[in-house]
Amino acid sequence: MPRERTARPSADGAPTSGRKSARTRERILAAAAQILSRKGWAGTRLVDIAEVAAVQAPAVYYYWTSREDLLAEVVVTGQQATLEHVVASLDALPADASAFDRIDRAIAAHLEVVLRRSEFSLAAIRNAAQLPDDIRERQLVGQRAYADVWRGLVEDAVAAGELTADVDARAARMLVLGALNWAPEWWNPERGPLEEVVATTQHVVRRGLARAASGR
Amino acid sequence: MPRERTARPSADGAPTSGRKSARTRERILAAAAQILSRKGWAGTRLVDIAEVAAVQAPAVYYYWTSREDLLAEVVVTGQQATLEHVVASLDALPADASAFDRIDRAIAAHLEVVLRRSEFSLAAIRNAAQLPDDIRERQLVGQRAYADVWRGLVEDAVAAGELTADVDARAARMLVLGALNWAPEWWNPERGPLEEVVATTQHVVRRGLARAASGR
DNA sequence: GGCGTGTTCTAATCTATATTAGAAGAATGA
DNA sequence: TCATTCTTCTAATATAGATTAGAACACGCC
Repeated sequence: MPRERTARPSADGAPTSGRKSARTRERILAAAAQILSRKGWAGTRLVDIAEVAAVQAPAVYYYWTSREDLLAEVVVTGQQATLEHVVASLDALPADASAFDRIDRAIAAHLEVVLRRSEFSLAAIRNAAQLPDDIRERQLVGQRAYADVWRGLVEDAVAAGELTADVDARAARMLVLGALNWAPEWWNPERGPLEEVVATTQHVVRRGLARAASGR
Repeated sequence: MPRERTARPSADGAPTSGRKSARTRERILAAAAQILSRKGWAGTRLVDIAEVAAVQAPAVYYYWTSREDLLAEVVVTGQQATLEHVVASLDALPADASAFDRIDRAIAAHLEVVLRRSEFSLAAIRNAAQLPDDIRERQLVGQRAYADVWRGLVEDAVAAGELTADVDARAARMLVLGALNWAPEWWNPERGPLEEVVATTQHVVRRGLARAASGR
């Protein structure tokens, strides 16, 4: 059995050796994300993951206790990556940033994760509705935490009087998140730089939600 | 084997008998849509479909030649339903409707299908990325046809000078479609009437895309 | 009130895939 | 260079689930 607990690829140095091992683990995890995002929860076969990761299927069991465990980790990772990146981006903003500047930042951060590290977040997004009940449960917790961040953003905008008063805040928030989450279905780096989509999205959202004259 | 070809539940009367049979077929198809939308392509088991449809699994083979055939029909049906409903809605509009009125209408129609007949369209939307290659192929054709409708709507708006000039038309279109397709993930009839979401969405999209002052 | 056709069922079959067992291969420290 | 521990493999095993075969049931028609 591997010694690391929920070991991330991060700096956190485990006491003993195990470098190559850690890399294999990451390789398998990434492969799982890739397959999961394309084939769905039930369609993700260990053999396919193994092939991409260049190992044999049973190698998986050295790192995870079951296929379900592995896939669950992919989903959780994808979810956390989004939350963490968005929160970090917001924290990096000057304290006096306007509510809409914060929303712009969140849009950019969300798109960055979802379109760049797309394998993990795609896996999380596309499979959210198909998770087995117990995993879905855990997933919902993370989802709620993330929803709270956005709820906060929108509430602040309302409080600051920057958001148009005549739309339901929840609906507005979900429409925006929908547009963001859908981006991986059509965006493709070859079509143009990420910055362009980000700018367009910010632009459209800002005009869509902002109180009257607030163009750019 | 059943006598009807691609028989729809519509008025079209098949020559001979077969009423009860047709109803069973519909029941199975609907059950398949329900399961498919929740469990994903690979996770959709014949036994589950059968249970919902109150038949035994092998009954499916009386109407379809394989599980894949059945599921493919669900996806195609879901897709067509959307296209047809939207096109019909647009056609019902007076010829002198403004480009944005047409977009409003399309938004409403899309949401109506996706949120009311949600089982089929959900199945189509959620599984689009997970279809086996051959089916995916067929799916893409339908998807392109639908994309064309929206492309037309947006182009008209641009031509009419109603749409803001400073955003990429494709991106704008896809952001809107994303917001629409995501609606089933959060909307729920108990939270409020469909008309409300429709109105909110129209409002936000209109402001998001319309050239400067075009509120309502 | 029995015959043929249409519909559904029960009881196999057959295959794909997760999982386990246990051997073989590296890496590491003495 | 050997012994130990970590990592991965090959070869079973076990099961779930699609599909097929063929029997039963229902129904309309004579």
